[in-house]
Amino acid sequence: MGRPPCCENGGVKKGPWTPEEDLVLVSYVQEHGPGNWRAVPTNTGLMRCSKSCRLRWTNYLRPGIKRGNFTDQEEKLIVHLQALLGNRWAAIASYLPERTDNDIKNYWNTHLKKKLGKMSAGEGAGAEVKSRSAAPKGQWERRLQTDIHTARQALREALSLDPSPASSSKPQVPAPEPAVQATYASSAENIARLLEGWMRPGASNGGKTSSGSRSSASAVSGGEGASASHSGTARRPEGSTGTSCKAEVDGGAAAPGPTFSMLESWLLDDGMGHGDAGLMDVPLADACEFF
DNA sequence: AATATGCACAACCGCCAAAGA
DNA sequence: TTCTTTGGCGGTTGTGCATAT
Repeated sequence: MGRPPCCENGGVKKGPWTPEEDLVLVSYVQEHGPGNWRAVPTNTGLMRCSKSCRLRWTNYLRPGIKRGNFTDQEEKLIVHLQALLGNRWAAIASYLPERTDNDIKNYWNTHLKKKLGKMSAGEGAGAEVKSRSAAPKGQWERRLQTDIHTARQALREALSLDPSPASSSKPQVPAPEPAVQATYASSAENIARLLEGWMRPGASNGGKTSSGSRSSASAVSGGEGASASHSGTARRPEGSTGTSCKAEVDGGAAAPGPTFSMLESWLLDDGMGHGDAGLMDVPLADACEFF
């Protein structure tokens, strides 16, 4: 048989999702919870393959997603996590609970790659990072061991660069409110309302971060507590570090605050008695405890 | 004002690995 | 133990928007 006939049936719709489809999907997930994506098209009548439904949910509709501008702090974190982990976007995203791996990946490919490219033209650091990401999969772990010290130093430097609150460092650009999105927003508001009702019971930090720079997207991101979505997979051996850590992060209500501070404290803590060697000796799996 | 170009983002595709039968 | 099914990840592409010419 081989691959399942996920997307091979004719009649499977492709392309951008409509607000109506979003509503259907959100309503379904609201009722049944995320998961069992296979059943979603069947039960909802959506002419989308299960994969597409899952992707739409995790990358766009899932509550707690922060969209719009990346803060300086987030940017630096991504840069250095990328240096540490390579292109393990899911693992990187696990340290930025409000961002999706797709978002981070896009941001990297469109912004940061270029930025680092420019930097590498001037100095060696960027090139170093570049060479890291370009290396084959199998080598990353060894590379990580050897480069972790460098990365830590770089991150410490980066994080100490702007002591000012990173979130405020970037002016929150007023949403341009394009006409096209306005039509979507009205529907997205409905979705947001649905999500609000869903998240409220038991949601401790809902609406924490909806900075709302974008009409459609921000309207959808209602609260946090999306622990169900990023259902951790401890599959890829090389990516398992971040993913398994994520489970613990999620366990803590996916609170970015503690995650950040602990990460920073680790990264910035050169005065630790065990120092760098201590971390180096720590198996990757155990390194999770730092977060 | 019209056209060309570049950019940003959403979505798709192919592969891999875990889970279940 | 093997095969099938499902979910997840990373890379890539397509499309719409913004800016430059």
